[in-house]
Amino acid sequence: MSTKDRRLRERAEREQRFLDKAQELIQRDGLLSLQMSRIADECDYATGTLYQHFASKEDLLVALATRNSLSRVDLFERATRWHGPTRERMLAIALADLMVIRDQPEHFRLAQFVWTDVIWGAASAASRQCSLEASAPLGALVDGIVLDAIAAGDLRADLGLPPQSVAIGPWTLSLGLHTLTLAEGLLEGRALGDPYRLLMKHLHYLLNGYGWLPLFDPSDDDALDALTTRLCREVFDSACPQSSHPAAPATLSDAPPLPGTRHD
Amino acid sequence: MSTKDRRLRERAEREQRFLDKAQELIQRDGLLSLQMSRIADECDYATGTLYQHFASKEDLLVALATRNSLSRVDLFERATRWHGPTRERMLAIALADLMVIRDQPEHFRLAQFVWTDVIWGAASAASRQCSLEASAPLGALVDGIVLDAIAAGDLRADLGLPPQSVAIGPWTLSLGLHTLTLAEGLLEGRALGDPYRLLMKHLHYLLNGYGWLPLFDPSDDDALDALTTRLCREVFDSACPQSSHPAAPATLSDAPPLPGTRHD
DNA sequence: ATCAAATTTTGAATCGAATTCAGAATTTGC
DNA sequence: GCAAATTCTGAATTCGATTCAAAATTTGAT
Repeated sequence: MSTKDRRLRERAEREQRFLDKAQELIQRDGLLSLQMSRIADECDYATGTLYQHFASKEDLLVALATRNSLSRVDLFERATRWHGPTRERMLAIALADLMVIRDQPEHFRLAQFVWTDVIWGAASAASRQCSLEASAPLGALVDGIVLDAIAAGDLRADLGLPPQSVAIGPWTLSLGLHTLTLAEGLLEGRALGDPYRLLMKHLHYLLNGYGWLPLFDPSDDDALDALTTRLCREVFDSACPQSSHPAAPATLSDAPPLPGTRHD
Repeated sequence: MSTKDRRLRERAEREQRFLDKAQELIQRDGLLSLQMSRIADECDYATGTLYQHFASKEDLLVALATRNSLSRVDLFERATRWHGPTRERMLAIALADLMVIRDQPEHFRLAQFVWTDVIWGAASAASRQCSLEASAPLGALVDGIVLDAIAAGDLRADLGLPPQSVAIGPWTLSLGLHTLTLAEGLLEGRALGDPYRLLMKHLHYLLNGYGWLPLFDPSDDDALDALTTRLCREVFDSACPQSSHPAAPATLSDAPPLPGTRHD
């Protein structure tokens, strides 16, 4: 039955086009003003057709967030496969996250919105299930790093936490800080580099707390930045998410990296 | 002008009644189905009157979230004033947070929703400003603990972080874990006590990472639970947010506190 | 190729809910 | 006691998600 296959494939392709368009519209006009009918219109389909793919707007948003998180898998895999100390691999995961936020802040905003009880609870059980399953491999990669660390003797085996739960620490730290950074006006206006360095610092302190070897003292900003920059380069061939103003006005970009900026 | 004062007071009282009713409706029917007209109706006012207080639904939600966070001030103050080691005071802050989530999960859900770019961005600048100002004293309390810790020699002064930024670490850890716990189905179904213990564990590791004295090894579940329980009792005269099944079926409540429950 | 049944698409109509605004009611200042 | 100013009212407006009956297309058999 190649006909059936073709139909299925075309249907899947159309679904992707819908999601592409949704992404584009969010990028252009913001999540707030996303309209189901506009997505369909701009894809030259009727509104009803869109509803054959997604039972509700919430379901579409969940699906989009799921796809976004899948698009990160390759970054995470690079971090996992990187041949460096396990501790640096874990840091690289956090850096991957930071890079995504730098390049696609909309992705984070969407994820944040989708995880909200209001959206998550309004989405169909099927969507939720699908989203959870899709993110499982991603979690497995991170868990793998923890297991490697224990195997290599970089990390105590008796932290009192199963490996999955260790990984949750850095994850929640990132999630929480991104939430505060993007959603509140607290850190707003200041250079983006600053909350990012803040995150790396706290991450190092947390990893130190686990006793994850080799310990690192993040109180030295220069050393911290050097490590972060090196990891970005060696793991991702990418510019560091910090110091994101290469072409900013000289008065700012030449200034030292604001050591004691207040955060309300 | 006592007339003017009275009017102002009455207006403020009405605003509180609106917020009370909103809270009640959210509790009853969920955030998703909150209707502006119903809030007004049930307070025996016209819809338009409600809009004289809150320019939009988003503004009302922000105002409600702000009020909720203010209601936590006394808990935070208890933690701050408590005469114990600085490290335990910081833990008590996190416990206060946990107690609120245990008793009013809706408060957290609302805050989570409000901090979303979609809501926060749609609220008026005035509301946002007001919300930020209202939460400042709360932040100051926490910062005070950090300063005390440094003054007492419990915490290095040269962490490379201003005091406000130290406090952000535990905050983001809590925020992130609560988000995952409530919003995702990840940890769902399991006893509530478990993610809470997970949070306390990671918090201890983070504080250990800062070198916040006296260090504590959270790998021993019994010791951890004992400390947590003691703090709840001594600081808040309250039952610990963990082991939240005092009247659960004997088979469960008598069992030891699930040491290695999986999360995923 | 042709037809009827089955499936898919369509987009105008429905419905729900936030927001507005032209009067009605009340308060103020004199 | 009265006119201006203020506040309240709730029906009307508006926006946008969702539905669904009719139109179009595809399928499968002859």
